[in-house]
Amino acid sequence: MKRIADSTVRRLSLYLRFLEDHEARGHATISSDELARQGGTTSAQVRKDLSFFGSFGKRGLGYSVHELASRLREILGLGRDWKVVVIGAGKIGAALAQYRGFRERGYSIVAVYDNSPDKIGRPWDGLVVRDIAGLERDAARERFDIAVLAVPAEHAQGVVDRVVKAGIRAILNFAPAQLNAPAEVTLRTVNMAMELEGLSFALTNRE
Amino acid sequence: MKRIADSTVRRLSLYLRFLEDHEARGHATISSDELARQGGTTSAQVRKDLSFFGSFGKRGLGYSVHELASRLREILGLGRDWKVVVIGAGKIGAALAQYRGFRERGYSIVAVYDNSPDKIGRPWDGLVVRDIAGLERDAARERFDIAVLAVPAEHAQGVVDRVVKAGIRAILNFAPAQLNAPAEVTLRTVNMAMELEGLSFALTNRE
DNA sequence: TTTAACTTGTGAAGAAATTCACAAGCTCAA
DNA sequence: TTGAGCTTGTGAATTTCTTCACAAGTTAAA
Repeated sequence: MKRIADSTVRRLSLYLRFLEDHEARGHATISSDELARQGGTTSAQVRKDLSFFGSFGKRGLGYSVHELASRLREILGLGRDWKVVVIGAGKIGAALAQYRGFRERGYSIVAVYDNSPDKIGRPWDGLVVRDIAGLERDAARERFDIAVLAVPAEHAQGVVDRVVKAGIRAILNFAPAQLNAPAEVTLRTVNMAMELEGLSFALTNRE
Repeated sequence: MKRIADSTVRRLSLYLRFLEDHEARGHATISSDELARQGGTTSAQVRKDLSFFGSFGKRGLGYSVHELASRLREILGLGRDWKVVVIGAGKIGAALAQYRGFRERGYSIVAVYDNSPDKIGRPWDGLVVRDIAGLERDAARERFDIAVLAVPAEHAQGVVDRVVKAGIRAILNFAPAQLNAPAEVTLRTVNMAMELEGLSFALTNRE
C-alpha cells in the first residue's frame, strides 16, 4: 500500500467522529462538502483522503453515512479489540483509564504496570498493578497490542526498550521525551510542553 | 513576520529540551548535526528552522548552547509567566495540574473552574474550584492568558465560546471534539482517540 | 601563514501535501 | 426520455515543507 500521511489518518478519525454523529441522528447520506465544513477542511481534501482507500461515494448523492463509517472503522483498525497496557500507575495513567472513549472504541486496558513497590499489588481501576519486571513474560502469554507510557521522562527510553523487547509494536508516549524505537514499532508522543509552547509562541509572535 | 509552520515550532521546543540537557552537563557549544541526531531530523532542517528567526551559530564551531537556549526561550515566549486557567475539575484537569513541567516553564495555573455544584468551592491543588459562571468577570480582572479545557466533549464548544468572550486568546483542548474559535484565538486540540486510532491504523495496515 | 577540517546559512532542487477544476455519474422532476 | 442540478474521483497545478549542496566563515595545528 502507498504510504499514507499521518495527517490523512488523523483526518479520517475526525471524519469518523462526524459520521457517527450523523448516524445517530439517522442521516442516510453526507457529502464531502459537509464533512469538510465540520472538519475545517475542504471537500477536495476529504475526497482525496478517502481516495487512498477506494471509492466509497455515489456521484450526485454523496456517501452513505453508515457504509462510510463502517469502512473508516475498518481502515482505522476499529473492527477488533486491542489489548492496551498502561505503564506507570500515577495520575496520568489513572486519568487515561477513566477516559470513556477508550473502551468504547475497542481499546481495552488489560494490565497496568509500575516499578514502585508502593504501587505493585494495589488495586487500580478493576485491575491490580503489576511489577514491570514481569512485562516481557506476561506479554509473551497475553499478546498485548499497545503500550501507553505514563512514566517520568528519565525512565521512558528504558521502558520503550523493554516494551519493544516484549514484542509490542505500538506505543503511545506521554512522557516529555524524544524516544527511539525500531522502524517496525509505531511510536507516537503526546507532549504537553510542546503544545503549551505552541500556544505561547503564538501569543508572543502575533503581528 | 513570515508565517512559521507548526511543525517548525514543535521542533524548536524539542531543540530547547536538548539544549537544556546540554546546558546542565556544561557543554558550551553544539552543532546542528548533534541537535538533529537527538531530534530525529537532519542538520539542514535544524538550520532552516533556526534561520527563520536569525542566525545564531558560528561557522566551524556550531551554536553556543547557552545563547541558543536563551534565544529559543524568547522565541517560544518562555521569557515570562503565563496565567493558565483549567476548566473542568475532573481527573484530567487534576493530572495536568500535577505535571511538573507546567510550572517549571512559566505556566502557572491560577484558577480552576467547573460547573458542578459538587465541585465548586472545593479545594483543588492549592486553589478553590470556581463557578464557571464567573469566568468572564474574573478574566477581565485577572487577565488570564491560556485556558486548558478538560470538559466533556458535549460542553466543549460552549466553553470555548465563553473563553473567547472572556478575552482569552489561547486554548489547549483535551475534549475529543472539533472546536471552532475565531482566527485571533489559537486553539490546539489533543485528542486521545485520534492518537490511538493512528496506532491501530498502523498495526492494521502494515504490509 | 598556510592548510586541513569543521560547520553555518541559504538559494535551489526535490518531495509531499493541498487545492483546483472538470469529466463523468447519479437523481429527480417533468 | 430529457435536462437541470448535484456530487464524486482524480489528474494537474499549486503551495508548503524538506533536503541538497556549496560558498563562506571559523578554528587549530603545523
